[in-house]
Amino acid sequence: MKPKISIFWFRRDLRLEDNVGLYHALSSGNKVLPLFVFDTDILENLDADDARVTFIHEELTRMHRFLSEVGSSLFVRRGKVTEVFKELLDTFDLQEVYVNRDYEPYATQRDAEAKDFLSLMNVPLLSFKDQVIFETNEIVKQDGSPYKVYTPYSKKWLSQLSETFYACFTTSDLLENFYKFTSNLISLEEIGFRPSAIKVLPFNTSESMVNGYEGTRNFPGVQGTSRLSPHLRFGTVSVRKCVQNALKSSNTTFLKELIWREFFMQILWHFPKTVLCNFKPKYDGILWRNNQKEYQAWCDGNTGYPIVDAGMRELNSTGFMHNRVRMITASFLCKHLLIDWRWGEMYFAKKLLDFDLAQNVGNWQWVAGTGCDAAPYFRIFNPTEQVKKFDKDFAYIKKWVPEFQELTYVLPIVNHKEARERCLKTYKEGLNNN
DNA sequence: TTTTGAGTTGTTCGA
DNA sequence: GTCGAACAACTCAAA
Repeated sequence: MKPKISIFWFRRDLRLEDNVGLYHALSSGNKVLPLFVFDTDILENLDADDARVTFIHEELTRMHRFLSEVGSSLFVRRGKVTEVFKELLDTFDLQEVYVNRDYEPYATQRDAEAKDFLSLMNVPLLSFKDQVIFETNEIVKQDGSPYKVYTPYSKKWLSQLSETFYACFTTSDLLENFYKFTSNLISLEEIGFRPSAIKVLPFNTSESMVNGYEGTRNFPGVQGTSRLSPHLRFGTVSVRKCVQNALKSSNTTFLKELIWREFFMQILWHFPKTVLCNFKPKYDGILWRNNQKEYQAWCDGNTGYPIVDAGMRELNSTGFMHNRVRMITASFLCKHLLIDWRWGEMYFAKKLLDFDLAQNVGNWQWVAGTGCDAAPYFRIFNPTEQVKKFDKDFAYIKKWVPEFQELTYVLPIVNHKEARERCLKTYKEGLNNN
């Protein structure tokens, strides 16, 4: 007789507390097997020491230890999703599979295939909203179509927000409902990876952070931001708790950043083509220079502009970059070097611990001027002026570019004034080509 | 349907 | 040093 169970399938929601799908699984009446799949379709594109895989493995280890205290375990496999479900169907009398919805194009397709496969076996795949406060079609214009401009979107989002949308789903009194079994957690080596030295830092959503956020968030040399992004990416924090913390302050600047996250998520969901295409096709005519050597200098943090170099070096050595500096480095790549935003998007995707397709594509297109509600193309960040405004005492620059000396730093690979004029000319010509 | 107002994060120039 | 305008017109959202 096969054991009768349901499954909760973890993906980007690596926590046991305030997890909507898990809450419903544990409340369903069946014993719940917690599952994680190292999806080989995703792994095959990553380096063997990818820091995000290390982080996922560490978080799984943490959950596994916690579950063993209640007599359960995490069931972890490496492979293709349908193959793993085949194994599970052979072993168990599967009742239901619970997941939290994932909105990226790859995930949507993967889940549709899993749902089809499971339904052939008469096993329903039940999905829940967990990753966001409002998803896909919950914040739309009066005619039902999606917003393409942030401000009206954020107003609607705020007007619809009420406690029911950020109430927590407590699982602490349901832990007895995990299926009891013991297993050893698969090691990082067994999935073909090795540990990275790069670590995700803890987040800070304290009241003082939220209150001070507006005043300090733009200074990369100051610890003025929450460092939430990788945790929101992998679900090691719940967005409902983040919103609760944000609402402790009367200042909504921090909350608005959480709304930006959902804005770009719904943009990607409605316009998945924008992963590869300009959101505004009138920019398709831009003749990017795409100089390989300059691209490499940008990647390595050797552009001769200290704030750009500091940012890229922070990214390369920590998997993180301060948001102000993300704008400066991205603007420099697209506008000073005239390198296609997709090249930069790809590089950030490889390096960022908090890489999220919707955010990365949305923000790169914003900087490049090709996106919805984007910065106007003639807005070209001046890397020297930005230092004067946001890193006046060179605290950030000196941290990441220790050899920096104000008067003797290596020569810039492009002259700002010339690059600026070249950019305006190229964009104008590109617009006329369309 | 037409009209109106507004639009994340900036820089430069010239008065 | 400070301030407002120009950058370039355009698209979006809502009345």
